[in-house]
Amino acid sequence: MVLNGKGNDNGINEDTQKRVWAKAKELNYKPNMMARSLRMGRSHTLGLIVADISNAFYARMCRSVEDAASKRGYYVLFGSSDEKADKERTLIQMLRDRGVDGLIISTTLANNEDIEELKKENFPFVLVDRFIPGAEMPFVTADNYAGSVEVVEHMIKNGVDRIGQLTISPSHLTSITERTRGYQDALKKNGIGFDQALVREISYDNIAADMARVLPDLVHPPHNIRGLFVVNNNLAMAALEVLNSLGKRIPEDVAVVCFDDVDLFRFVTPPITAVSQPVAGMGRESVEILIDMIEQKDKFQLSSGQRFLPTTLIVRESCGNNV
Amino acid sequence: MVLNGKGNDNGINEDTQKRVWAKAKELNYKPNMMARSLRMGRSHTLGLIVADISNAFYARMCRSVEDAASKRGYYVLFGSSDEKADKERTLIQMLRDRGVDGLIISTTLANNEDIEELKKENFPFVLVDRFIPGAEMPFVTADNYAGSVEVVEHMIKNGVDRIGQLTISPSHLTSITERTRGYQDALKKNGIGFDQALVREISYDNIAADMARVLPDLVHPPHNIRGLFVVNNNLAMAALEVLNSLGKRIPEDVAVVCFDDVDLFRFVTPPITAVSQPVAGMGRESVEILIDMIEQKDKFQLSSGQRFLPTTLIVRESCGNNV
DNA sequence: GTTGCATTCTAAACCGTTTTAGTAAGATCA
DNA sequence: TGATCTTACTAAAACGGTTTAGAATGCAAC
Repeated sequence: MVLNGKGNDNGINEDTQKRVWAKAKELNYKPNMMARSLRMGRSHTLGLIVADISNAFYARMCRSVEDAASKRGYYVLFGSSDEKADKERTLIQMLRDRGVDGLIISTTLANNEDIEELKKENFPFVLVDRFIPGAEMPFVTADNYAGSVEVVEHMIKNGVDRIGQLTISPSHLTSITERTRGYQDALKKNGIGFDQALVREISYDNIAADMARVLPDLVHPPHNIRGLFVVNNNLAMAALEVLNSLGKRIPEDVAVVCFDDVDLFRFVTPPITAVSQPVAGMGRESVEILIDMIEQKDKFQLSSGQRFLPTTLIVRESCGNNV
Repeated sequence: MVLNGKGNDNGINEDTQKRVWAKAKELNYKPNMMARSLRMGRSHTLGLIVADISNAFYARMCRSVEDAASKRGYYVLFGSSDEKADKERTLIQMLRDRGVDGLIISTTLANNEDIEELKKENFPFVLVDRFIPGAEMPFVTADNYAGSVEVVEHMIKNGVDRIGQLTISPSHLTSITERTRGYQDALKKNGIGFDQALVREISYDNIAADMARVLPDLVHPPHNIRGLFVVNNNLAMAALEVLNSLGKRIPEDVAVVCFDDVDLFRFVTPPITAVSQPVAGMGRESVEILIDMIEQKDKFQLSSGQRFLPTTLIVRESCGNNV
């Protein structure tokens, strides 16, 4: 009681408390966390599941999750799902068995039953980057829709008309569908017809090869795109390589923008205009929400646990003159 | 006993074993890992301490550590030290208190007492990327010396003579000292005098500003370097930006090579020649060594736990004609 | 008929905490 | 003076596993 600061609450004499502290120091006493966890049913550990921790986006998120968690006395166990539903299921299972107090999940959205199950069992969790549309559960995501509208309109304002889209499969992720919706709405809003023929979907597991197969078709007749909206950083890197090998100049032949900003874009010639995501904020807020859920399960208001964080458009030179 | 596969060893009747399994399945029994950990004194959890998990190098290493650990049934708790000795100390402390079975540490090498203490207490750990020279403890690192010799000689073979070095502080890290040693030896070996005036040290906490201050001096008279050996990816990015703003052309005005390869280098113009580190191997091997130590403490041979992994030179266009 | 020995199962101890229940001593009160 | 209440501490139960010691049974040997 004394060592946990509950001495006064439990009516332990001041003198005794001092003696306890002294003896603890003398013996270099370190509480055994496993025993504590066993007894309390709480491990002060969070589980973090992302697609791939070696991807710059998730790596940065991990970092901010770590910082935020450690600030509140929590540790982080992590795992990569590789965008595979069964890996995700296994990870959820294992991390729960392992006794984490809550989960932060960038779900593949391919086995929502597992997530729904968590909710039904009232197990604390927060979705990050992606959410289940219409489902009543906490999530933190960038405002993918608004960010996409903004960047596509930026292209249009710079006189780019035939704007193609490079998207990724699995394409049902809300992070992706929202970007697609933004792209389409931006076109419509500006009187440009949406043309499905200018859209290509590339498989997460086979990016380089798919890109080499698909992109030439888009930039050559009859499609002749003049602009390219790429939905994430993985894809953008592959696209730049192919564009390069095709001898296409940016932005003269084809303008390029990307959703999600990485270091790389500052350095290539020309620098790539991109939508920067509030990665640190996403990590931090999901931790805050999760720990609040864990520590005050009843009082928690779901409504305060659904967040769309604003993105920022980083204008560089890949769209021309930047009016 | 049955559920842990020790039924036969303990003479449990086959029939009984089957009944146990059936009942376990029926009740959907899931062992409580905390109880198990408490009793066994083993948590099947490893701690991973790196400078910054959001850095591409460490992010990739984390990924391979995760994969290797999970393959052997272990989980990974991680923390970033930000190259700060006190943060590292706290992390070691916390992760040990937390009951990890072993640690993988990319140490700051600033408080070796903590590491020596681990050794003295016979607590399983492996150093990764950096090691304590002369100390008898397991580590896994890239062959920083050989890789540096190779890349600097590559520069020399391409006719670059006045080769400067951009290094980082803290500069006592073996990953850095070995690269420096490689740089100097390569010069000597090729009859080029080593000139301390062509070396600049940049602070980890202030890379951009330091670089802007330091690099111009190096490329202008009287130093007039014709080549630049940059010791890591952080520094290289900053250097490229400054070189760019100075209007220096690569490799015509100054050739550039970097130790540690990142995606970026493939994409900039011209692509940067770099030494690629065996990141995946480093992660994997450190896990293997660590778990071997944990699971068979006595049989473990230290000699088999010190590894220098070969690097590969990725020749691109930042040194000219690449003879 | 007792002893010795497998074979197989049961009971209890243990890991190190937190929490609950119990107790001893002194103070309060009728 | 005995009942009741505080105050401050002590003892024991609980968490859920693993491991050790103990016990019941059947069979062979002397």
